[in-house]
Amino acid sequence: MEEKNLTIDDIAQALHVSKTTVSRAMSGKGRIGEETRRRVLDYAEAHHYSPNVIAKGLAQNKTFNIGMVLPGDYRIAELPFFQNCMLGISRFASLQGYDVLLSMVTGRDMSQLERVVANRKVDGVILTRTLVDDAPMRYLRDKGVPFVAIGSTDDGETVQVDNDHRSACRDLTGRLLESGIRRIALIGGDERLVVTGNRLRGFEDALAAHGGKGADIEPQILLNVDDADKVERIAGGLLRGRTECIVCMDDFLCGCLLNVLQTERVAVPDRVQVASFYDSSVLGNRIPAITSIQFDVEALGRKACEQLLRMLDGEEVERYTLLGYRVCMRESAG
Amino acid sequence: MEEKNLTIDDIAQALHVSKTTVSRAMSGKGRIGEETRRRVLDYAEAHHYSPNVIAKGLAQNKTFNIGMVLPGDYRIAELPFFQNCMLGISRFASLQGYDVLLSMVTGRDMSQLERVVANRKVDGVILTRTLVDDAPMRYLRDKGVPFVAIGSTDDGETVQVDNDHRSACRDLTGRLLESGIRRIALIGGDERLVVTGNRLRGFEDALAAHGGKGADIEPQILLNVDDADKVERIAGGLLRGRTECIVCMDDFLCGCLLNVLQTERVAVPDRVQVASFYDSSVLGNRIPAITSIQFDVEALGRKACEQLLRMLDGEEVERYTLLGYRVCMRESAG
DNA sequence: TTGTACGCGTTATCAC
DNA sequence: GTGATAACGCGTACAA
Repeated sequence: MEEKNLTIDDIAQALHVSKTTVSRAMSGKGRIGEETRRRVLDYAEAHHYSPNVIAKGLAQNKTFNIGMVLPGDYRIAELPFFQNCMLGISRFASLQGYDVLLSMVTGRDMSQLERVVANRKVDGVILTRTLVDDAPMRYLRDKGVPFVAIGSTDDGETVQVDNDHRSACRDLTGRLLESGIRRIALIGGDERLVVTGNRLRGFEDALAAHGGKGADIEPQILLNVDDADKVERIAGGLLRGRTECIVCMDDFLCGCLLNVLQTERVAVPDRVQVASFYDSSVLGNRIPAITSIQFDVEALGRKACEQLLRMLDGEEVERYTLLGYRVCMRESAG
Repeated sequence: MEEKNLTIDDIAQALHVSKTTVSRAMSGKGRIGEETRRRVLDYAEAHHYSPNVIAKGLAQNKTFNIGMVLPGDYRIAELPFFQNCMLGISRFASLQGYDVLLSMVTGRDMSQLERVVANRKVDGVILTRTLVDDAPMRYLRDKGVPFVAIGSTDDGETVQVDNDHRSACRDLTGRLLESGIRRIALIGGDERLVVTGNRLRGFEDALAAHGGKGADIEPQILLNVDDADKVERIAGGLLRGRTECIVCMDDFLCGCLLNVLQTERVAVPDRVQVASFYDSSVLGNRIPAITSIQFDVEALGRKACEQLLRMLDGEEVERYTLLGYRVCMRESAG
C-alpha cells in the first residue's frame, strides 16, 4: 500500500516527454497538445501521482499555508467561538488547496507567531481576536505579512471581518427598553478587547435613542468582569438595587450569573430579567431559554479566509466586512 | 522594517566564505573553525537572518510540521477537551521547532487529512480521538505515516496516549457504591468511541467488585444518548424508577441532565444524586458542585506530541502511555 | 578546516 | 506544441 512518491520526473521518463510537458499538463498553464495532456493526466491518475507542494512552494515562494492565531489563555477553552471559527476557516482554506497552521499567542508572548513568520511557513495570517492595542497586528504590519483580522479595529488599513456587534447590541437593548425596562445593567469583560467597546457603544446607542422621550432610564455599566467571583459580588449589589434586567456581554458571564441566581433562588425572569449579547450552545440548553443575539461564527471564519486568499491572489478586497446577526427574544427577558 | 529575506548565499558572499561554511555554522554540524563560526553567527544575528524552512525541508524531506486531526462535527465546539489538547500539543511542538497543521475530519470525509498527507505537508500526525473502527487510523497506517493516537484502541502496534479512564471510572463508581447507593444509572454517548467502552468497563468493574458481597445493586446502563431530548426522556424514566444516582459519561450529558432536573424542580443531591465521568470548566461553576473525575488534558496533548517527536527522531517509544486522574467528590453525590 | 558540486521537485524562461 | 536549462534555498558527500 506504501506509495513510492513518484515525481514529475518519473512520469516524464515513463512517457518519454519532458518534465516541462508534465508540469504543463498538471497545471493547465501554457500551450500543450490535447492528446499529450490526456496521456499525462491519465498516467498521473492511474499511478496516484500527487505533486510535492513543498517543492512547488520553493519554486514560487509560497507555502499554501495560512496561519491562524488563537489566544492561548485557558479561558478560551470555555468559548466555542474559536472552534467554530476554525471550522469555517479550515473548510474554506481546504477547498482552495490551503492548510491551516496554528499559532497560540499567550499574553505578551507571541514567539510562536514570530517563528512561523520568520520561517516563512505561511503566506498570510488570520487573527481571531482584536485588542485595542494589538501587538500581533503591529508585528504583522511591520513585517509586511498579509493578514485579516476577525473583529474590528480603529486602524483604517487592515482588512477586517466582523459581526455587526454595535447594531446587534443596540437592537437587543432597544427591544428591552421598549418592553418597559428602566433599571438596566450591563456586565462586560475585558475593556481591551475591541468587541467589548463595540457592544458597549451599541448599548449606549439604544440608551440615547430612548432617553429623548423623557424616560427615566437608570443604566449601570460594569466592565472588566472576568471571573465567577466578581459576577457574584456584582449580582448581589444589583439585586439589592432592584435592577430589573441584567445584560451580559458574553455567555461565560451569563453562565456565571445564572448560577449565582440559581443558588440564591432568584427567579428569572420574574424577579430579574437576563439577556446576553452572545448566544452559543453553552446557553442553548439553559432553562429558561436566554434572550440573546446569534451570530454565524463559522460564516465569519469562512469570510475571513476568503478575504485573505483573495489578498494573496493580489486582488483588492474591501477593508470592512460586517456580517449580520439575529436577535432572539426568549423567556428570560423582553 | 521590511526585511529582504537574505539567504545563506548572501551571507556567504558578504563574508567571502562558501555556503557550506555558513550552513555548518548555522546548524552546528560538521567541523568548523571557532572564529569563522562566530563571524558567521554574528553576521546572521545582526542582519536578522532566519533560514528558509521550506528549502530545508525540501533538502531533507522534512516539513517540521505535525498534523493534528480534529473531529469536525458541530458538537465538538461544546467540549473544551480539544482546545486544551491543542494547547498542550502546540506548546510542546513549538519548543522543539515544530508547528501544528490542522485537519478536520467530518464523519466519513477525511479528504483534508488525505490532502495533507499526499502533499507531504507533515512529518507525523496526532489523532485526538479514537473510534472503534477508525478510518483515519487505518489510512495513516497504510500510508506509513508516523502517528500517535490520543485515546485507546485495540490495535497493538499504534502508539497511544490516554488517561486511565477505566480505572478512574471504577474508582468513582466504587466510591458511590460504598456510600450506600444501590439503584445506580449510567448515561453514555456514542458507543463507537473507544473511550465510551472504557468508561463502561470501569463502571462494570466496580459493580462486579461490589456485587460479591450479596448486595442487591440495581444498575441501569443507557448508551448512545446524544442530545438533550434523549436525556430528558431518560431522566423521566429513571426518576419514576426511583434511581438514587445518575452517572453521566461526559459533561455535555451532565449539563443536559442538570437542566432537566432544574426544570422539573428535582433537588440534587437530596432527591437524586448526580456524578460525571469527566470534569471540565463547563461544570466547574455549577451549583451544586458536581462529583466527577478530573484529567489534565493539556498534559495529555503534551505527552502525545512528545511521543510523536520521539518517533520522528527514530527513537523507540512505548506503545501505551496511561496518564492519571483525580476523583473529585463534591456536593452532588457520594 | 573549508570549498565544490550536486540533489531535493517544481515552476519559469527561453529556444526550437 | 515541446524541450532544455536555470532558478528556488538549503544540506551534504566528497574533494582539497
